[in-house]
Amino acid sequence: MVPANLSPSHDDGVKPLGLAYLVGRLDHVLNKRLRDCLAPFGLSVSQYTALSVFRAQGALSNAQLAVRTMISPQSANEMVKTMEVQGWIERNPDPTHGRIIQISLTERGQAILRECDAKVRAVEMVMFPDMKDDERARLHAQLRAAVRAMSLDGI
Amino acid sequence: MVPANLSPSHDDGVKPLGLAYLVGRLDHVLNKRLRDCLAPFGLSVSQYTALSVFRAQGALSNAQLAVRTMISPQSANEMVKTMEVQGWIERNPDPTHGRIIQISLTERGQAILRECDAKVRAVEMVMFPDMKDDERARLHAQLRAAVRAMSLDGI
DNA sequence: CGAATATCAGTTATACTGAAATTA
DNA sequence: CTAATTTCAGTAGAACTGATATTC
Repeated sequence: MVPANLSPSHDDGVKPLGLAYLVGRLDHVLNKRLRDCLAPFGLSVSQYTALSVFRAQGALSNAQLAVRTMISPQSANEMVKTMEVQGWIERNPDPTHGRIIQISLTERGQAILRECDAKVRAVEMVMFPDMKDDERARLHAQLRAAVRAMSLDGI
Repeated sequence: MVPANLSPSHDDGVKPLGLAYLVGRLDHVLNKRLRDCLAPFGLSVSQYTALSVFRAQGALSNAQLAVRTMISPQSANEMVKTMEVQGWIERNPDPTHGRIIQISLTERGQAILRECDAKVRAVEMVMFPDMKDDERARLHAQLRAAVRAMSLDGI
């Protein structure tokens, strides 16, 4: 699988188009696919990301959500407002702090997230077809390491 | 290298957070980095992408650019207008067709692209540190295949 | 007072769709 | 006439910064 281009013997006319370029292009087309497959459920890619973060991290404040998703607290807040209207999340005052509001998935949020997972997994199958489990695991680890490296270093 | 999480023996509390999710997160933080490192040159990530496409493909019409970058012709046109003002590209009427305008990199466009390449390569080093050449080649091939699969299938 | 949080408000970036003119 | 290309125009979503009130 994935036979050629592993060791190009002649680069004439072939532009490497670095990894950063490829990641950007992949995300661009991936986003299109995800938009299309999430639209029937009424949620955007950013909202799917936020819901996934809540599932992975549990209850978070808006400020914590902003850090995790790497957007401004104001942007996070606006997304939270719409998701609360949709009934996907609920906001409860922190018992130990009068200002902080804890945000968490509702049952309905978990349910719609599960539905979307199936669709997203289908997109993944298109993105990386015929990929062995060990290959998938390695790629997963590489991407996780890359996200971590980019999030930590240089800030 | 990359020791853990290759074969999680117990998934309790550990959320896999699929490949699509990881690609999206990686692009998000990568975009931030690229914005910062391209800003001093006055170009956006989209513009850097477009210039890279012109270098890889040679002269293109606006319609062709739109297809290659997977955006609407109108959006491409607006980007082209601003890049022409900057002097990075030039537009010449197609000699064989009165309506089509061929767009290509100027000397200045090539020069600024080379400068940006160095910065982008530095970001790549942060993103994938300590990666062997063969690992990099495999990842490159996987991402290229993924972009291709997503671009072709299902449309 | 100072720091963190939530949130109202305005702004900006960048894409989009619609519509029209031109040309093969 | 039809289709492709360019381009003017308006729109929309999602991010941003600034400013303010509240709480510890």
